[in-house]
Amino acid sequence: MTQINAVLGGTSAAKASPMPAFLKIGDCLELPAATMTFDRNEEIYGETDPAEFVYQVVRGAVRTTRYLEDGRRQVGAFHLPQDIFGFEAGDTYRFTVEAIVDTEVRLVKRSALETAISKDMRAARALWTLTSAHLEKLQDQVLLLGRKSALERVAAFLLEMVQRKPNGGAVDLPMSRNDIADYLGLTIETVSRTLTQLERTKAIALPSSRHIVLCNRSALAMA
Amino acid sequence: MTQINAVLGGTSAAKASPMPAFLKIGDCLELPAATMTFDRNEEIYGETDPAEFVYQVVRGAVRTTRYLEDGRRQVGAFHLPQDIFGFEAGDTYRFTVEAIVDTEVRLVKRSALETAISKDMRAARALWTLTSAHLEKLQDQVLLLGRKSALERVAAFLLEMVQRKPNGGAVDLPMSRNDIADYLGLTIETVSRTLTQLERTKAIALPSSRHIVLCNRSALAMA
DNA sequence: CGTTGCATTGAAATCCCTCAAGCGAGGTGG
DNA sequence: CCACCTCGCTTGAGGGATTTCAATGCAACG
Repeated sequence: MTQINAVLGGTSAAKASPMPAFLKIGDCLELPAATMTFDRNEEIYGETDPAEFVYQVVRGAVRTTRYLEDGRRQVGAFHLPQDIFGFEAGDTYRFTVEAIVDTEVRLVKRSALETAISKDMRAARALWTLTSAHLEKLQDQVLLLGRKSALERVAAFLLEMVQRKPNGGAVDLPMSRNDIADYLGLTIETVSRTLTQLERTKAIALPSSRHIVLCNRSALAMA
Repeated sequence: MTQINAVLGGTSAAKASPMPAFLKIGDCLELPAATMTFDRNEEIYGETDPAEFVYQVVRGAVRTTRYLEDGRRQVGAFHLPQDIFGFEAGDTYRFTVEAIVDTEVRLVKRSALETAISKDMRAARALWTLTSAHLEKLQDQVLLLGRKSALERVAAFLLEMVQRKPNGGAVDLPMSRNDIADYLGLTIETVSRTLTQLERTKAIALPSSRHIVLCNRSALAMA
């Protein structure tokens, strides 16, 4: 199941990668990090766990989610390789984070990060920039959820994905329709219908459900 | 119209308040600040203006908004006395900010803030905490916009307002139904109808449209 | 080759929006 | 001081986008 690869202690890794791992933020903060792997749908941490570690995706993808008492779910973000998550102001996490596919992450103790930023102004700056970037993304998400139609939401999602993982005009989605729906504030059926609609209008092609080719990107941008 | 009260230069103020103003963040960052006043609905800065100043509300209230090309509007936040706004990671603002009522703000040059945080670790920390607080609020807003019903949104809004400006179980709203609607991702009519519905169920009382008494707060909390 | 999980499609229902009218408080001018 | 206007808010009727419920399709897997 979960596999720990403790690089911090210097003990030899179980896996073939002998090089010690580092978690890098910006270009001025680099900390020795442990490595862990998670299976598809495995929880990395829970919504109210003590916020003890800060993570970076190495391989795979994760979703951050919040639940309402009745089970309604909102996906706050998807994190892809290089992305940092789990850096909190308070003492506990505010999201549940799960692996979308088999995922490898690096993690450092939050206290190590705190120490680093208290010593290095530039590191502190880098972390603030990181938080601001998250903030700006959420601001976009608020506009999307508050005022955009299903069609606009799905189109924006596809454009976001292709921008984050450029793949020659195509997207390989790691996440399910359910994840997309809960990210966009829609239902799985609406996401599916909207995608077929975009296919009918030749804005995209759907060779398979998780592989999407963006044929007409300006049509998507116009919503 | 707009009245500037430049305290920075030491010139005597036009208004009756002779004391120099300071912009305070947390309890370790305090900068000499200029004072400005804005009329109701007057713009404080625009969405793409260079982000030259950081503001703090002294009196009144402001809204931060973003517009879609076709005029759809999303209110990102309401800022009340003490709140800081306009602190950006990039070079330009990302929101239009307008006074909701006649409003007094203090402002400091962004560069002054940058200097302060580069000298004082604790100030840098305070600013990161501030950004994180904004982030957490937006995360709540994303859940609200993505997954909550109109009734839940309006109830959450009322609870947020009473929590931010405790007034013995009552709220005096500075903003219009339009502002509320654009904050909650609804229409003005839905906000109005939802409020009357809450009034019918005795959760609130509406002595006047801007003055709301919260009669049954647990009913609101349950949505 | 059946099972299982995810995705698509259809039909009906619902919640919220749109359009339109009415209401009430506040301000202005006669 | 009252008529009138304006602006914001409320209310109603109808419509539409999205959800809900239900069935089918499809690919992976044992």
